[in-house]
Amino acid sequence: MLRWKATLSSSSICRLKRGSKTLTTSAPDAASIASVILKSDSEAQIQTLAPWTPDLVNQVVKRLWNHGPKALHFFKTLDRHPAYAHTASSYDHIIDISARMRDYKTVWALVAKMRALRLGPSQKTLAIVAERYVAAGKPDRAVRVFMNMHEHGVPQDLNSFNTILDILCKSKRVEMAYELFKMLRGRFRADAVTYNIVVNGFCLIKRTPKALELLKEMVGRRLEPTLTTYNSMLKGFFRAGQVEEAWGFFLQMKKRKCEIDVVTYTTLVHGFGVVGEIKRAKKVFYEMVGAGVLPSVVTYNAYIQVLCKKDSVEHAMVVFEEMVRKGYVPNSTTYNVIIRGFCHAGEMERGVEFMERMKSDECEANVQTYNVVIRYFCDAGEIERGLDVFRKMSEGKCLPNLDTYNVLISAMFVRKKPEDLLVAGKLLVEMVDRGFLPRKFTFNRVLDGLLLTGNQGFAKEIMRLQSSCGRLPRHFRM
DNA sequence: ATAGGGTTAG
Repeated sequence: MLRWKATLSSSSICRLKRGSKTLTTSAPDAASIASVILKSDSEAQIQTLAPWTPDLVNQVVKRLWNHGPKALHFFKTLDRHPAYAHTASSYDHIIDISARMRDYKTVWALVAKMRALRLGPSQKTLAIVAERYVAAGKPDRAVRVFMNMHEHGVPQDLNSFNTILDILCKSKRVEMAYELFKMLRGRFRADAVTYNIVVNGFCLIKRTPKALELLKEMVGRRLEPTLTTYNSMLKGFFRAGQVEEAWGFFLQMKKRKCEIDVVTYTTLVHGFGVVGEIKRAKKVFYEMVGAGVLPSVVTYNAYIQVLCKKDSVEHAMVVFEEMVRKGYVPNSTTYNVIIRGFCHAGEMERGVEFMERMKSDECEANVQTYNVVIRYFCDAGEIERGLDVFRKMSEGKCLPNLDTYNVLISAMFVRKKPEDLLVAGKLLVEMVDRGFLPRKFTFNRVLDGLLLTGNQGFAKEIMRLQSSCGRLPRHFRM
């Protein structure tokens, strides 16, 4: 018990200095605990590391999100704890992680165990599994999970129907969602939410005419379209490049006395901005207040982002300062958008500076922050600086994700240095170790590089690694 | 975890 106090106190004090929001994370700091777990395999040490509570366990699991095998090891270790018992939500998290690693044997073993313990599975649990199947390119298996829900003791109803449709739509499997929708809308009594999900799906794949058709069908079935329906359509027009249609649709919304909200305005600001219509974006941004709708942090983020992309980061900074002056609290997206703006303008130093400013604020640099800076350093040919930031990441208790590894591995090919290929190989080993599945392309590129630079031995090792990736599961069994 | 707005990258 003394152990966690000794290891954790210094970092806790650091976080207290600015005194405000981080305080919600109480004494046993999940970040510090996670970093101890990353270094330790000792069952006894993990079990006695903290006074475990469901909330703390979930926080630690989240910190280990990008190191699946460690997360599983942690879960399994606590499962053997004499006094602690996992909750349904930690099962959901660990099932999510296992499914992301495509370790379906473990996934279903955990689902079975959950059921044996009468902790679930819930509709949410199965939604997680279905979503991961779709993400892994297996939408048919996702649909099967939905169709067989009752076999897991989970009721199949309108909620779960809407959820599976949404999962399919969000992954752009809109056609499949639509087939399922047509087949089962009668049985489940499709409601306005069901229609909104499918309308939004067709908007996501830029099929606005089909989305409009469904909107009309909705009215025909006496289901009143909601503001959500209209906002989805509006976004869809922008996405499809139909800027004037979007504006016309907005005018119709106003004319029909629709209660236009902050989401509507944010969609307009962002939509005009991304096509370079900064004047119109600005006009909307400053007119919304007159219309009685206050911008949110998200609205500011959208506006700042489009200024960075289509105007200048200097103007974006003016808006950022205005936002702070008005009492808005920038979040990590705000910072990331600004940092990207500086990097994109070639002002890497100011980007890095802003990263520090973010840390001293209530925001911590997250994996996206690091990815942006690493990417731009590498793009600028400053490979060493990119690697430096990567190293800093591990000190900063932020685990790299798939993007981080992909960006860095690609960067290892630009200087044509044999040493870089060794680094690429090491990164590849590390990413597999952490539960990420590299693309075939990545394996081949690294293999070619190693063979060309005379590293036959290492190349062989990588080949063995690649074949072991095909034989999942490899990390864990209950 | 039943629906809509803001983060990579051309």
